[in-house]
Amino acid sequence: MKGGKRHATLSDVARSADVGTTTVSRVINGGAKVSPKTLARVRSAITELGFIPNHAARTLRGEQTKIIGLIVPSIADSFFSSCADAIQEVARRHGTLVILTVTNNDPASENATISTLVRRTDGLLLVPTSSHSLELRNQLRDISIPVICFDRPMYDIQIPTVITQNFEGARAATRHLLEHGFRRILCLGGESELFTMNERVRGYTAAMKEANARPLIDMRSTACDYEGTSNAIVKHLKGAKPPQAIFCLKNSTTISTYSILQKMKISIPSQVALVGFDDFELASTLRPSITVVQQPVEELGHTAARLLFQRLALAKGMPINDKEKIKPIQLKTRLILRASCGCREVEEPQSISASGH
Amino acid sequence: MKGGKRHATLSDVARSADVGTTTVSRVINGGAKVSPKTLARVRSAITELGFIPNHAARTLRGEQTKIIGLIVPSIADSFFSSCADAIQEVARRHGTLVILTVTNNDPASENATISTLVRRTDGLLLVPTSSHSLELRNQLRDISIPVICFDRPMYDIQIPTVITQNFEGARAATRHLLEHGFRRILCLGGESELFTMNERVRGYTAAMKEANARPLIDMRSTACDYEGTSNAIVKHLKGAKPPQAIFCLKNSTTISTYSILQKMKISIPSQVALVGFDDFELASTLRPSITVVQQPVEELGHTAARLLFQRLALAKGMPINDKEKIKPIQLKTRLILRASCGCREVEEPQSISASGH
DNA sequence: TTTGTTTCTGGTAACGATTCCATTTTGGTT
DNA sequence: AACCAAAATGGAATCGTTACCAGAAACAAA
Repeated sequence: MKGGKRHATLSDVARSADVGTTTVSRVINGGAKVSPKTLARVRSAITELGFIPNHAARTLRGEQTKIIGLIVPSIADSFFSSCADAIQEVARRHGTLVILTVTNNDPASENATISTLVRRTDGLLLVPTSSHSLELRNQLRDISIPVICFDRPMYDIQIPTVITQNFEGARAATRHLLEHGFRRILCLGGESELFTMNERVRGYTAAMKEANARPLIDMRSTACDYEGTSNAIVKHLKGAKPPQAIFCLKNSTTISTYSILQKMKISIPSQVALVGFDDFELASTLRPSITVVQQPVEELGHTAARLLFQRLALAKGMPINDKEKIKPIQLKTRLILRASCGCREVEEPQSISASGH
Repeated sequence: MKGGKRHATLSDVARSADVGTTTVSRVINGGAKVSPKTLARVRSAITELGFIPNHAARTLRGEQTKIIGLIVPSIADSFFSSCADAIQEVARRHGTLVILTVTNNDPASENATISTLVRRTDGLLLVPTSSHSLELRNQLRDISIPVICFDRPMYDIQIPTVITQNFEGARAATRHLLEHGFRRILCLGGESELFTMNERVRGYTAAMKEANARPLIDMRSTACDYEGTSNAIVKHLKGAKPPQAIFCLKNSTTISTYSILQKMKISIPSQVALVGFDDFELASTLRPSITVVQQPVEELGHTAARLLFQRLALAKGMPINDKEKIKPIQLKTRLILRASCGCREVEEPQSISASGH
């Protein structure tokens, strides 16, 4: 009998328990006083009829939707899917659902998504496609629900934001390579229009300048795929003064670079050392293992979500005080030392007989 | 002026255009006849007031919510996040939003999630935690909205389902190893309570029996993590007749196994060959590259979503005819031959000078 | 002009929960 | 028994939309 009987309504319960709808509402939402006798009667009527409040009706009355919107560039990307996981968990603890949308870094799609979501959610968690976009800024300014930005900030607008220390992470990674004695370090990959990439480049450059080494940056926003990376590497390695180390600005570049160097039979780290930004599952499994800057992905998601729910709780009472300067929360990154930077010996695998116990 | 002015309502528009609410509604939803004159007047009033229909009110009136629910075991898992990506894309094309929920393979969480979602979405895309659960089956039977299962089916209940050819894929992989001359093939990893894993074991076993080889299966549902896998491999390799090849039932087992064999300095494939179920980004990058059974992930998501929207379109008109036997759609898997099975020479990387052009 | 069709249009009752406000009940005090 | 404050309860309006149904307007034919 699929889709047959309609759900019980609040007035069904009221009739069944012989009370007014007001009383039932009070029982459901707690708070107001209800005599123990009626309470019990209503409770049993509710369970008997299997009553579940209709959310649309509640929302219509001006209540919260108990839904938040999550807007990310991509969900297939493990960075964002891990964030989504953390966010979803926090939301569930708050009895709230998460609508997932992806923009593919397309501003038009982002704009449309935000418009749709504003009317249908209590708040938004957003990874902005562009930190500068005037259009996006205006859209966010006029928005009637709380918005939190994460991973990338928005300029010239006061929005609570959580990001990671891209600058510091990249600087630490570069410093580390410099400490190994490398002077010619190539900074490779990454879309030049993205905030995170620029911050990492800034960190790289800062470290190089500190050491009086000449920065060598090759960002190719159009072709930072495998092919583009391959061409870039070949070009640089064929030069008169080939790089002794490569600092990859993003995950996929790290993977491509690794794969390309292996194919070219260039030994890592003895011929070319390698450090990547952003950790990934196999970075420790590959031989040589890859040194990376690790971002606190779960914490990023948790913090952003917590911030949103904090605002949501506040919003119930008074309007938010937006006058106070909002400083982005910056989460610490961590340099994970493995073999590709030259820190560890290339791992000597243990033999089979030695491994038993 | 955050959250200041309230949104314009349909009756605001009606007043402004000096028509009845019914007419405005007709303009918005199209269909019925409206004279060109009034049409223009209403249209301009709509744009002028920036009117956007209130979704809660529509839903309350019994319209669709334009939201579907997606229930997966985990979103950090690249398999499911790729599915989610595909689903989200189809949904967007249908002007529908996707609520993402994760169960962590926990039946209680699944149960609660479904209950919540039923009242708030038009339909559900579900990866069931258990194919057998009587409780889940009953819950699904009483549900008032269309449900599609994917990746794992439900037994003894007619629900449209999309799965991949786990059996055939595993059999093909095993046959391939047998063709290489390996007789002692270990089938490793995977949770024994999951449908997909059992199907793969069935495929493996079928191939082994065909070839009169003795199946050797080691599923350890409690400990199929790195540690458990490591212990298992050591145990098997120390035996009198160590396996010549390993068929890994799932992604994470493949990765662990690969890493462990490398650590043990056991050469792949010359000492132990390796084939995994489910492809992953780095499988082709690792040296040796890993032969895997590839599942059509995007197609799985697309197909499931399309099936749901098909039902949704149908549901508008007549009740669904559930009498017809519903056969699960099975999507083809593909065996990707790489080096770890012994097919290719271990790749001779090209030298740097040879690579330019 | 009258009549009979179409074609448009608007009033109003739902949908299901919340909440103000008024009313009833309770219980404690003189 | 009489009174009053406090506690408990219910009626009915409200949120914004859709759809039934009836009524008005337009137009054609007689």
